[in-house]
Amino acid sequence: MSPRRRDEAGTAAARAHRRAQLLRTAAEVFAARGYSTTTVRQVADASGMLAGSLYYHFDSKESMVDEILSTFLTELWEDYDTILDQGKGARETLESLVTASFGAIDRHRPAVVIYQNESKHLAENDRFTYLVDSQKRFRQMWVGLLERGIEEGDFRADLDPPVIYRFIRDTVWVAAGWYRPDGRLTSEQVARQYLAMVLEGVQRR
Amino acid sequence: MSPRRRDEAGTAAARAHRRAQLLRTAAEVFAARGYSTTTVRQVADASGMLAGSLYYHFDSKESMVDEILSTFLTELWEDYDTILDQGKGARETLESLVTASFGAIDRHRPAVVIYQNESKHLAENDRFTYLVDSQKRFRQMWVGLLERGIEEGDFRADLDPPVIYRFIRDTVWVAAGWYRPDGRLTSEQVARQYLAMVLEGVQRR
Amino acid sequence: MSPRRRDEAGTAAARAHRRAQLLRTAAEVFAARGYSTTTVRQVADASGMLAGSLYYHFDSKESMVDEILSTFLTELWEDYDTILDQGKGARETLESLVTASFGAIDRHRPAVVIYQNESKHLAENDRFTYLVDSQKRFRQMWVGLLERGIEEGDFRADLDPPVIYRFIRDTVWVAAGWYRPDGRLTSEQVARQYLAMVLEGVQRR
Amino acid sequence: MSPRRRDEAGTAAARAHRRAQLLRTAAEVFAARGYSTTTVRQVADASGMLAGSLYYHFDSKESMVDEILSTFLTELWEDYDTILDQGKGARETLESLVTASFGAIDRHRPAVVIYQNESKHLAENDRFTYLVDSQKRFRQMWVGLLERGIEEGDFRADLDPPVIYRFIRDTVWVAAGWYRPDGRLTSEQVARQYLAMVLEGVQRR
DNA sequence: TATGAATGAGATTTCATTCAT
DNA sequence: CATGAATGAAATCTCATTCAT
Repeated sequence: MSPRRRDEAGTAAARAHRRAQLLRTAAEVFAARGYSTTTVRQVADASGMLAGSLYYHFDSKESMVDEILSTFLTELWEDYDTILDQGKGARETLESLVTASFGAIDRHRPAVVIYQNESKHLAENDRFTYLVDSQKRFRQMWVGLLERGIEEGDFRADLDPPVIYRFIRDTVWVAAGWYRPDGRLTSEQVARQYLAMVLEGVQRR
Repeated sequence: MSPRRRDEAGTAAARAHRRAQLLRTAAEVFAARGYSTTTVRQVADASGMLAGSLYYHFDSKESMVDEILSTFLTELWEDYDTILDQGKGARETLESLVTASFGAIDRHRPAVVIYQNESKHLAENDRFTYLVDSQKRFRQMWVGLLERGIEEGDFRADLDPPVIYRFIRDTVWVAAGWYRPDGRLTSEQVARQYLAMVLEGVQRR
Repeated sequence: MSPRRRDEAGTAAARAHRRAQLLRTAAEVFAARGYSTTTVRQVADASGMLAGSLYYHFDSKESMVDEILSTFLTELWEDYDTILDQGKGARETLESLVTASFGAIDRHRPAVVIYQNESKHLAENDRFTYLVDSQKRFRQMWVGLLERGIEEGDFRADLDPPVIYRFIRDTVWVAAGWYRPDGRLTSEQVARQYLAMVLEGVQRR
Repeated sequence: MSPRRRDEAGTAAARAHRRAQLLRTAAEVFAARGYSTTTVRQVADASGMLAGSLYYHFDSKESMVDEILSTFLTELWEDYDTILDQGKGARETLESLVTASFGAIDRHRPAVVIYQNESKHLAENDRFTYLVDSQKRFRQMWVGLLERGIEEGDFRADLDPPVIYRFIRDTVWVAAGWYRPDGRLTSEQVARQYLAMVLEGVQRR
């Protein structure tokens, strides 16, 4: 149960553990100062080592974001796929997806911030084609869900799914910019406020 | 009516005109590639001149963003203040503010993108304290409006104004990231979709 | 006794040693070509490294002159204070101060040249207020000494201390411009010629 | 008697007049801020015109110093040659040369300051070989004079002429750095203090 | 594993100079 | 004569990265 069990010392597992630890720090710094604005030295400072030393663990600054983002997206899609596989109705699926998203913000806030701010620029790089792929899957998932909901009578018919998809996508992720895990509201409460607004509107009936 | 009238040549007006032209270009490049990632050389290329030549017109790269953002915010608050001074009800005021915001996105898209992506970092610089001031006014305006709407019975009482304010704020501005003036929908149509969602919800009644 | 003892390797002492070495080189180049005319690249070339590498050791070109000048002035005033504390007569004190000054030229020639040529301009910078302070102390020391010597009957009464102070000050330091440690005369011999001229005059009695 | 007489307008004389006027301004700025540190724009500002406009009058920044220094040196050597041609004794010649030098400082202070600070660096440039020539003539003049004075019994025999020459040379010119035409002392008074010190020494007999 | 020192490419900025008007 | 705009070379400085120890 200790963070570093005896049998890990000097092993591949110990190494992976150290990487993960460094990546958590790096993600926080990248999120706080922006990926391209952050210097490797700043990451190293926050990790209590010198800039050059990071290169023992990582090939490059780029490989750090790469690992941060791909890890995050892998986990996220695992959550999403679990939900999608449950075959619920459109409204209920939407609720689950939104709640899962706010959960992801809760657990991977720095990664989400980086994803939100930098993925557009990174996506131009061959190494990050998976960001484009993920965007496409997002779009298919949400537009498909909205269309299904309209067909099935769950959602209003006068909505433009591509536009609404973008609003939902952005609003969810952008919350990573201000959400604080130790703040006034839990991620579930934020999700509920968000759903209240998106599903029923702010207007009193 | 020609873009450069005779009486402007060599005058302060001509100079201001050239500056504005260069700033439009700069804003587009900054918006597309990110302020800190954009090199002065890239701005110069896009302006058809050499990097050094830009310094005839501007003190620094920083003073370019400064002028872009302050011009934008000045105009935006003129619009907002006009609306706020009309003394309409909460719901109607919200509609007008949202519509004005999408209008601003329509007319100043690059500036909005820069504002959205860079203001957090720039605000740490003394030169950009007006960004912090503007944020505060935003917050007061929106939270105040939501609270008034709840009191007056326009908006639902179970909403948390500070949270909803953030959703509204972010979602509006983040639209600058995907909205295209020459796209399928006009800014008014986007505003209407947005209002439909925010006011009445996506759920069919 | 070797220039780099084993116990220094990788230590703060080793680092200070390297800095001192680089500063000696920098001082020579600054002295030879003028501070503002010298490029960082020229200093780097003379140090056998690339321009950028110097920034591992120093914050800026300015911090290099800063360290050169402040180190020199600190040492110089230690020497002066030792002499002033001995409570000798005016004439003897003058002799000691002049000899100490030529000794300083001998040991810190490049620093003296820089001090002579650049301090006027550098002093406008907040970082170099100590140059102004030092000038003031110089003036007080020399004018005070001359006045005391006149009172005590060591020096001629028809002298104008503020003017003579300037002549002495300038003549001493300006010698750094032509004095060569490996030249025909030692610094003591130069000091003696100087004192012969200043104390007794060039005229035969 | 007006600064610009009618018959000069548009003529070569008028042009020369304007050049001289601009050069006076340039010399002051160069003297105050250092030649290489001064920008052409600063000279232009002080002259009430734009940087580019100066190039109507002068080929380059370099040609400005060139004209300032060569004009000064030409005049100076005319004065010196007049004195040397009078065939006076060594002591009297020394007095006249020193007085003439302080007169030159009085009338051409900025040029002297520039000469003092920049000639070493400029002399490396082919265009300024006359600076080297002038230095040589200086040396010959002063060392010759001192040697003659020793031979003829005017000056002390224990002096080292090359060293004393340098002290005299430097001290005279360096006074340009602090002498103010409108200060407490006239240039003649300063010259007299200087001669009192150099000829008879500061020590009371 | 980590350090300290250096590399080298590239960024922002400055500035003497040119030239059409 | 002077302006306004631009050029282009070079300067200071930053920073990801490498590598011997």
